[in-house]
Amino acid sequence: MTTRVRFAPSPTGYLHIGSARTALFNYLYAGHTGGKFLLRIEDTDAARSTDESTRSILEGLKWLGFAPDEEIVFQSNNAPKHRAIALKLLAEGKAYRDFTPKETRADGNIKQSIADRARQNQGEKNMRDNPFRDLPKEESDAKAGAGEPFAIRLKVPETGKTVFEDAVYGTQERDYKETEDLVLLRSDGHPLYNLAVVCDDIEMEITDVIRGQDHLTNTHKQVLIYEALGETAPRFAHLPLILAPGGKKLSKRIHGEIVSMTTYRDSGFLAAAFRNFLALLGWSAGEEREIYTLDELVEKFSLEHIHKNNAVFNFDQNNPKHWTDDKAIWMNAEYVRQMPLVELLPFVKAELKSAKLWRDEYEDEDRAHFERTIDLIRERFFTLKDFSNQGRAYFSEDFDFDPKAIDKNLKKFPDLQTWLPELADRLETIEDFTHDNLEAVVKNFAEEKGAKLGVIMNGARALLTGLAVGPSMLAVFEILGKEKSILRLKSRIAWN
RNA sequence: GGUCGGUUCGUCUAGGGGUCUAGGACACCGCCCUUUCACGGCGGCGACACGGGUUCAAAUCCCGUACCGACUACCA
Repeated sequence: MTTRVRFAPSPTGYLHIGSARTALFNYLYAGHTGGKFLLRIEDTDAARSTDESTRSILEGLKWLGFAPDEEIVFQSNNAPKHRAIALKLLAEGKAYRDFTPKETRADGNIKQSIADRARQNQGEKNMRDNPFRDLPKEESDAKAGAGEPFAIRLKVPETGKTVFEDAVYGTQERDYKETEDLVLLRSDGHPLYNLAVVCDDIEMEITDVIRGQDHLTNTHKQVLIYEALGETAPRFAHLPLILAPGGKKLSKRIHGEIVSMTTYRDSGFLAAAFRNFLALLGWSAGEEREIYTLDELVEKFSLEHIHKNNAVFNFDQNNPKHWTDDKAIWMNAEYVRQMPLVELLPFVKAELKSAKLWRDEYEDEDRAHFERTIDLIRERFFTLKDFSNQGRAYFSEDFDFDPKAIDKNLKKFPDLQTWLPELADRLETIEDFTHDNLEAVVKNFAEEKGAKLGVIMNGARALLTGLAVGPSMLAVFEILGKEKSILRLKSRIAWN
């Protein structure tokens, strides 16, 4: 039997980093087993679901490169089927109508109020004490017929336990008495999560459910539904959670954009790098290696190597240098610096275009030079954004000067104000504007002036690139070319 | 409160009774290279939550404690 897995986000926000990792693991598992990767949007909660979220999630998945193998399923479209199934369970006596009026909750902190109520139910709370659970069929029908609103609850058996084998957490058991008679259908006729998931997973013929560990207890409820339906449950694999520093929950409200996939796309991350990073959060191939291509991940992936403990996504909101996980940044830098140039080029092009720095000759008559430029400057870059920020001087005359570079490399040596334009005149004499010739001229010049070579080089760097750091200065001269080098050395703009 | 999970350097992790004076990566620090540097090279700092067992031997197995987390909705 071929495996069929699904990624099933609820569209109540953008694609969260934890969801992205869940999607990745499903994708890898499908690939590894030669199965299908499906996508289902769980939009049964009409009040919280938005099209905007759906778009954002789809965008995030697209960026990561996880295209579903079959058409996307929108769970809300299946509501009539879910309702029919709930009614069938009711008819079979496996569910019952609950006429208890719906509890109204303050929207505030729902979680808190639920926990508080649960705490109040100290000791032995009987999950089967609902007065409508054993209401005679006639009475129930009569009340319903009279138009009294009701929810449909699953009639969980009095004794026994749910058992399932989790591929990550092992055998899971739970006594029936710990599980309430869960609501299948709301009094307004809307099917609820657990029912919808089970019905859809059956219909989509899902063989393996790979999802976050926060669903571990839900799984017992779902197993109960499978049993009531007389269906075999799929295999389950629950994933450890991704937490914020300090082991707290990673949330949109508290942590903001950092949890959203689009943030990384918009910050100049390469999807390949981010995927690689995500793969190593909660899983490892059991070897001392960090960089894997997608194909390698697919080949090596296995449920057995998934961890049980939650991982912390490390970042410091108060420190721009560590705005997101250091390892993610490092991973991205590795990709920027090491991926084959041809593969990187399209991304650089897009970045330069969006910064209005792109010129068509870069992939035409100026192509070779453009590629050499990218290859040179990427050595010290971390993200795609660096090409348009720090790399700006390589593509435009309109670039900023870092005040630190000006102070440290220019203003500290007033002589440079006359020397650098003079140096420009010397460069003028070089026929073949390449490394060795440049070196000879610059060295000569420095000697003549009795200046340290470093002073000349650093001053030139500040003037030519606006920065105090960068590749070897001779390489910079060479890549910028004679004309620009001279022009910039003579420019007074940086001094003012 | 209850149920269920988890606990190896700051973070991601290797390890699954002897090869562990616990390995790698990121971060941090130092040195070298570079007459710049955020590249590179070398090195340093740094962990088995605690307490009991079991065993000739425990990071690894068992029990307890602590801490953390998830769930406990007519949310998903």
